[in-house]
Amino acid sequence: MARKQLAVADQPLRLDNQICFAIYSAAHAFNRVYKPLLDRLGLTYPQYLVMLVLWEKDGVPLKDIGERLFLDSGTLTPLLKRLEAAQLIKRTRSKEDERQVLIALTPQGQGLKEQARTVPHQVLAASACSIPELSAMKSEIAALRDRLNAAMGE
Amino acid sequence: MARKQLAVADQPLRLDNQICFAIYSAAHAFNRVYKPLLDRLGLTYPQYLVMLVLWEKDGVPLKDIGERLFLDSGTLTPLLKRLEAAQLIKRTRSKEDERQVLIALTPQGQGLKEQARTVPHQVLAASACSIPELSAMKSEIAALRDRLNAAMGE
DNA sequence: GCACATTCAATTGAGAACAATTAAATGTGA
DNA sequence: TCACATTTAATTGTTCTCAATTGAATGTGC
Repeated sequence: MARKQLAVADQPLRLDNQICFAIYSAAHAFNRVYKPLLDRLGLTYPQYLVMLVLWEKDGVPLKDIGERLFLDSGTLTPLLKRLEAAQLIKRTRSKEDERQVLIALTPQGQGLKEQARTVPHQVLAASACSIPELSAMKSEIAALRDRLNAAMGE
Repeated sequence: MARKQLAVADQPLRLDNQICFAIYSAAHAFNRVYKPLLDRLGLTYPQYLVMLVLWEKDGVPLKDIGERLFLDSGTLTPLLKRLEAAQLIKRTRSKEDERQVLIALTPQGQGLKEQARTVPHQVLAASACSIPELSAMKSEIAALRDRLNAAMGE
């Protein structure tokens, strides 16, 4: 009886009951799937995310990339310097506002998009999941993320 | 027309269509929620995960913790040394197999469990989500993670 | 019993992440 | 105009993460 009471009180602390751990470990699992695919492109996963943003819209301020990916300048500044060293992007100060750094794709960076097109399909295959299923999960998780961020923003 | 064709071909590369980014950004959002709560306990989030494992079962090999959390010795060795420096755990070589390092809670580490009990509820509140909803998402995400890991394990 | 493979932890190096601080540019109110 | 606040990146320090390597302990086949 006392035993059972304790076990019940411990339920909230059980690792397998925590959605945050499911998400944390799923993020690592995705990273493991992406790694060999992105190695061929010479990108890490966060670098790939930056390139996805730039392939959608080129010549954006660092700040915009940070807002899109929920990353700050302490993360992005060195990451973008590595992408510049790899000749995939170019960093220039804005003429209108010298505080801003504008990020533009080089021809190589633009060209890498074609090589990246096969990546999503291969990840999809590894997930062994249908597109509608994944799409539904994606929306739920993004909504949860937005609620968490909203809870912190007050 | 040509415009539309391009847009369709670009769909798989759109950031907002990628479940991996939803998960990646949700993991960061959780981290942001946990940070102030865990600061009071003197723990980081990965350290908290290790403590969750130990609060379930004490005196386990490093390797078992790694398998449970999907982390390797390169991550755990320095992390565990910090927990030992904080007097929350004790690391000892196994008598039966000198290669293994056994991790045991100190009285302080055991005691921290009581202070940690309030954490899950506060995270739950920030998620603004019902327990059944979270539980269902958790199971789906964990299943996706397991399929991804299985795809890599071959 | 001994060569060989395996297991396990530790180390090293590169990259990612955030907090806190600094510094420069810009905007604003008196 | 000038003091002050705000915005934006960059820097620094700590921690986490993995890949690759090293080294010690253990197990196995002959």
